[in-house]
Amino acid sequence: MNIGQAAKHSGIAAKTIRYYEEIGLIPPAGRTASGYRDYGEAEVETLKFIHKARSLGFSVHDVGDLLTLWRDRARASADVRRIAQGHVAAVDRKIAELQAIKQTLEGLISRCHGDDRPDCPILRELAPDCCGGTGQGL
Amino acid sequence: MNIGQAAKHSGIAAKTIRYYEEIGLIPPAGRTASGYRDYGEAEVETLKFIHKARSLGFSVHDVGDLLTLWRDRARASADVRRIAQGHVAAVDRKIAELQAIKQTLEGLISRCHGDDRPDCPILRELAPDCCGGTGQGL
DNA sequence: CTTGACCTTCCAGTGACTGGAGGGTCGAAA
DNA sequence: TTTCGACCCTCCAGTCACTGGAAGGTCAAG
Repeated sequence: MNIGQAAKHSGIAAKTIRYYEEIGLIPPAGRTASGYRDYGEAEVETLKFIHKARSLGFSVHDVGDLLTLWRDRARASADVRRIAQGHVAAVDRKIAELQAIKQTLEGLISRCHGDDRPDCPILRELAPDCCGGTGQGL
Repeated sequence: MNIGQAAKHSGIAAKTIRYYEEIGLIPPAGRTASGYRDYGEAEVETLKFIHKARSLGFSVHDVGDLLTLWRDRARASADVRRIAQGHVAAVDRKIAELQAIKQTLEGLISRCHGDDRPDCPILRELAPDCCGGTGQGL
């Protein structure tokens, strides 16, 4: 099967598959006589694995580690768990950061009348001499 | 004041200030006889504004728009509000996405014993032939 | 034989910086 | 006066994970 078919079956764009090969996430694909990349079922399974892991937000680096573990019949589930936990911790930090931003902004927006007058609490909050000036609003 | 001082007062790294000048977010700084960038109070105020806006997660592009509005005494607060609301909407989408990821992963992690045995629900979820194989777990 | 959809490689750009090399400038101490 | 360290300058490359596009080769149908 050529790269377009592999892309369709795996959910990863052909361009991205080439990129994954280039960075070594997947081994170089076999080639047909005319130089086209050629994929079998096993390669597509790997690609699907990668697609699912990426959709859960794992970095490409982590996906590489996960793939190694997946292929290793003698793996320790503790290693997989550790990677997943590290990722959840990062996701948690990001969520907290975004929620703080959201709260601040929603407070500001609710106090902005949003008409054609120039006065605006959002701009006042951003302005250096508005709110104590320490810049530690977050 | 030179770029190091401006960096200290504004909270933006000297390297980043040069970058902002390069991309046109701020106008080119004045120079001393020896070619050093020279900043006054007004420039540092602008830098502080940028720092606060960036810490609220606004893109550099949005910060440019916000800066224009800030400097425009005839602005309409509706324009500022629109930018902030667009940003909150994006933040909301991101939070929802991260929370879905977090939930999925926490469920998987709680079912992974995390010892030296190879069996692992996390890997089973990622594996193509595990859970219906549609890849629509998210 | 032509057409159009595919494939190939290589280069450049995204966003928002960050690191580093190689070299010039400044102020103070010896 | 020289020297030293801390600053400043520019330019280039790298980060992360792709994505777009140009220039050209291949394939199958009509």
